[in-house]
Amino acid sequence: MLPPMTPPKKQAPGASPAAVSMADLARELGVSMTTVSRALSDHHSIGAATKQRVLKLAKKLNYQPNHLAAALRKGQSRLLGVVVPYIEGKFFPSVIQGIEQAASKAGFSVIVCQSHEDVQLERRNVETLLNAQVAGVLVSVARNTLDYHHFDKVRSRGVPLVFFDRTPATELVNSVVLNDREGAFQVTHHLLEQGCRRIAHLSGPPHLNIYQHRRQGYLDALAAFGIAPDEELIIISDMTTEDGAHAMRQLLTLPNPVDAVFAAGDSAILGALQVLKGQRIRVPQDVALAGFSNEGFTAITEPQLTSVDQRCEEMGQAAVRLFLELAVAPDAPLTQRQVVLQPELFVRESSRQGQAQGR
Amino acid sequence: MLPPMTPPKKQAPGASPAAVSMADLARELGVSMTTVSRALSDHHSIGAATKQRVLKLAKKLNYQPNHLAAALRKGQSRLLGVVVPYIEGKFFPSVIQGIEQAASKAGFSVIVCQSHEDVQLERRNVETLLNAQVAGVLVSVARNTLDYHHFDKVRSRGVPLVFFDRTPATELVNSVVLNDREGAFQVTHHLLEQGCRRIAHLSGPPHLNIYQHRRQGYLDALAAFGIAPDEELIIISDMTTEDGAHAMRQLLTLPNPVDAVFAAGDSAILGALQVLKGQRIRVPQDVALAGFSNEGFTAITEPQLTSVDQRCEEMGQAAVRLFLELAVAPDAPLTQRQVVLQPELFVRESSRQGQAQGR
DNA sequence: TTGTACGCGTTATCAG
DNA sequence: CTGATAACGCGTACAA
Repeated sequence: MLPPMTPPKKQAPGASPAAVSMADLARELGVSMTTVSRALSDHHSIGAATKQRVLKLAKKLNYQPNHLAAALRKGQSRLLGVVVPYIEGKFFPSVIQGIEQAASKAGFSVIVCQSHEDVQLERRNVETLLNAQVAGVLVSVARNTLDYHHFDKVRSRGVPLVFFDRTPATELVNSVVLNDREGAFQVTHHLLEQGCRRIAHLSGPPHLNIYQHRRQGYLDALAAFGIAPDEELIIISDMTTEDGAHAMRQLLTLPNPVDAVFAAGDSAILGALQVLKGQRIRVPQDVALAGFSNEGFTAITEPQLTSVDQRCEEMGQAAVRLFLELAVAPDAPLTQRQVVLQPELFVRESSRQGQAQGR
Repeated sequence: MLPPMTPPKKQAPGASPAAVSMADLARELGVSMTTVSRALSDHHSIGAATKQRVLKLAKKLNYQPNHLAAALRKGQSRLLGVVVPYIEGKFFPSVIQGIEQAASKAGFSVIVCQSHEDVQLERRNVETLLNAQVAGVLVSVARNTLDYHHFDKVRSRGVPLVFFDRTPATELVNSVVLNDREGAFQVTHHLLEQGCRRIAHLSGPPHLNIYQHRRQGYLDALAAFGIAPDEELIIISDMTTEDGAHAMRQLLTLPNPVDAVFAAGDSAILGALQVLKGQRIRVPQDVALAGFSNEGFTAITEPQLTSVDQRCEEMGQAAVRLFLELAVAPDAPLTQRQVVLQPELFVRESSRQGQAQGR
């Protein structure tokens, strides 16, 4: 009595017609799955001839490896999870661009999640990524993230965790950051060189490292010129365009007027610019302006806005490199590694006083 | 002598400490894995009491389902793959925002890939997504995509495929698009109403549906005013800012000058604006301008730029809805469904002629 | 160099 | 209502 012969090929109900698996190749060639596996993964114990046969048939049948199965088997996928606050503007897209580039070079794909500046969502994003068995997690934290316990799970699962740009100040973490203090120093120093002496500073949520450091750089530069800081001139907000406008209006009510404003973000300085123009106050002659991030629109406004470039692509690439280093050595539990990138000042019209007033 | 107590838990070498699985729950409760599975997936054949016991322990041990295993078993994940040309600017981030919103509401996570306007990369992105066993693929094609064979695999695997914004004109596909023709008609009609009679049009790669339709809308409006189109006034490029500037310079050399320019994209109209301002040509008095996409910077330039809003979030949401419909009925092989969204014209300073010249 | 056998965590099928 | 068992596709000790 002959065996049924036909049934071995099973079809998922109503789905995926024809997904060629290693077993198919093995059967077709009359070899074992092990051999096929080795041929495809370029293992050493494999005859050159059989290897070629396997690869050829794989190409012919258009074999596609099922990464899910491999990930399940190894407990590790070739996916890299990224969590950012948002993807509007120039900064995060550019960082992601750098991440994708470096990741794909190393054979990883990238999942991007947005927290929309919300810890709740950030927490869920992290869960999602862990459930997807990502090989690593790259994070720039949300504005209102104060508690970092949701990242403990990542580490406790042995998944490399790298923060970039916005990092927990209080925790021992691996991170890639810009030298925000230096950038803020440079831009403030530049304003001082232009003759400005009463410089306001628009800062963001104080618990975020980036705003702390930018503020410190601002203070450093003032100190370098022997100028005592005036708390009245430091205004804290969420740094939206509207916040910047509001802050500017507030500054204009001061009896002793400011001659420059340095905002820790470009959106805020844009808001300030709009208020000044609405009141026919000249920029930079009456008030010089400078921002931070070198957003695309800084070259569009009139006058164009001076700003600090954050080396976005480099930051993404560095984050991936750091991840790769951690991935090969998952032993050291608290290797606090920190990569610091140097900012670049872009001087534009909004802060150039012309030689008449120079210095 | 006390027993070792420890060993039953097996540890992957140097990785994932403690990932509690269904088997653990089953052993702990003295029931079968099947029961646990049913309790967790809210199956009908399950006693209310046991169900509660399982759920309680699951919470207590912080059980996290391994989606990979489920996806492998079912041949379907809860991941949605998205391929876009790029994520800079406002449009695609906003669409993605809409996608994420609708997807997460339906219990799906989203993977975003960029093709960087390159078919090669687009092809690889699609492969990556299929290998990740995504439940669906949402695509806006690259500028130089003329051949669509790489999408055949998606359909042949029974994975729902939805195009949005940029869709193959020649193929039978499911898609969500803006009524580009209507949008272009509205904006051109508006320029005509303002008194403009010699209106140039900056268009993009002709094989892309969006540019075809915008151009057609432009022609429709001219026809409605009884104006014969002038081929000399239609300039085709890749629609970058530089392209727009170049086109504007070219238009300025014409013996018979234009009194308006409508570009099928905001970057191009920005370039045109910069050239005009460089030459002290007044906007809108001498030349009126209008763009398409309602990018963020259109409200920043001086004068602010008239543009057509593309309903980005709605587009993303509609794409997900369409995907969900296809997902429940994977039978109909060529259900060409098309969702068309209505654009919205934002009239700003660059096209407002003031009542003096009106009409 | 090649093959055998097992397990990763889940779900579907069938039998009790 | 519950349980045993067999897959899903791949990698890897171990044996041959």
